[in-house]
Amino acid sequence: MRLSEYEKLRISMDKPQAQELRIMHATLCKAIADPTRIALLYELSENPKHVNQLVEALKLPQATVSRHLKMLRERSMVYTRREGSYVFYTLADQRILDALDLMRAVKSDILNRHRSLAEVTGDL
Amino acid sequence: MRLSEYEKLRISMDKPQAQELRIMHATLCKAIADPTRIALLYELSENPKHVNQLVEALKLPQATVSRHLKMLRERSMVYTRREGSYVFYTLADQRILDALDLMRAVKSDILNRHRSLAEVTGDL
DNA sequence: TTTAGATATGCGGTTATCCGAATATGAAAA
DNA sequence: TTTTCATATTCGGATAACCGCATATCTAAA
Repeated sequence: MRLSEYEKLRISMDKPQAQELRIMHATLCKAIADPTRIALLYELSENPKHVNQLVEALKLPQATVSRHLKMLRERSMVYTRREGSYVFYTLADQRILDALDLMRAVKSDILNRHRSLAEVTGDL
Repeated sequence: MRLSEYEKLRISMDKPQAQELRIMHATLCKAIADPTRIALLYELSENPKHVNQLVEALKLPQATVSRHLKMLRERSMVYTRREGSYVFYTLADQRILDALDLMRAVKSDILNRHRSLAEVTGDL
């Protein structure tokens, strides 16, 4: 065994934390794992918008948009500011968009790879 | 109306595609939205590993690991190579890890923000 | 061909996610 | 205060995600 007692203790104390952190990590990722929320986040990347603007942009029922926004809000990925009777939503962190862009690029590459594979095997 | 007929046609043809692309985008994001798969991907970031190595690293039932690996494989996020009776899994795209790191950084910032907020309001 | 080790899958049950429809809340205007 | 517009929430049902357990498949060695 190569771990000191101190290190073992530290690890055993960190393990549950590490697990919890991974759950939080996954919780944030879940927030970007839905087509509607992806669309919402890209809408907000341009500038803050209020709910009706988002409803019009996405052409989805207001309740649906509102529920998805709530989920993003609960995770602190967007924040809100009231102006008159409108509630404006703002993207809290640009890196969320960066992560989405990365995954989108990965997706494009996978699609292209599959397409050229289909060409070769004659599946087109 | 400012769109030419050609542009309108292009858009109407692209719309369903755009929706489909967003679904694929979300499908890839779903793959990183689970604590177990996050752990798997970080394990594979170091170097390719076979299933038993992953089972030992994560201390989870082999069936569980295998099923999560299947999901990543079906989405082309990892690929496999057989060596004797072992199947080695390799991370297909480093950007998947980059995206995970971004989301992890966002998560840390959110946690810290909440912690310092708790200090101020005396919730610690 | 039989055995053993490594990996994958099928089945059943539990929990989580998502949505539509209706309704509640909250601010502003009448 | 009543009405109106914007936004949030609740309820119920459908679907999907996840897991444990058992078992199937595949490879290599005996």
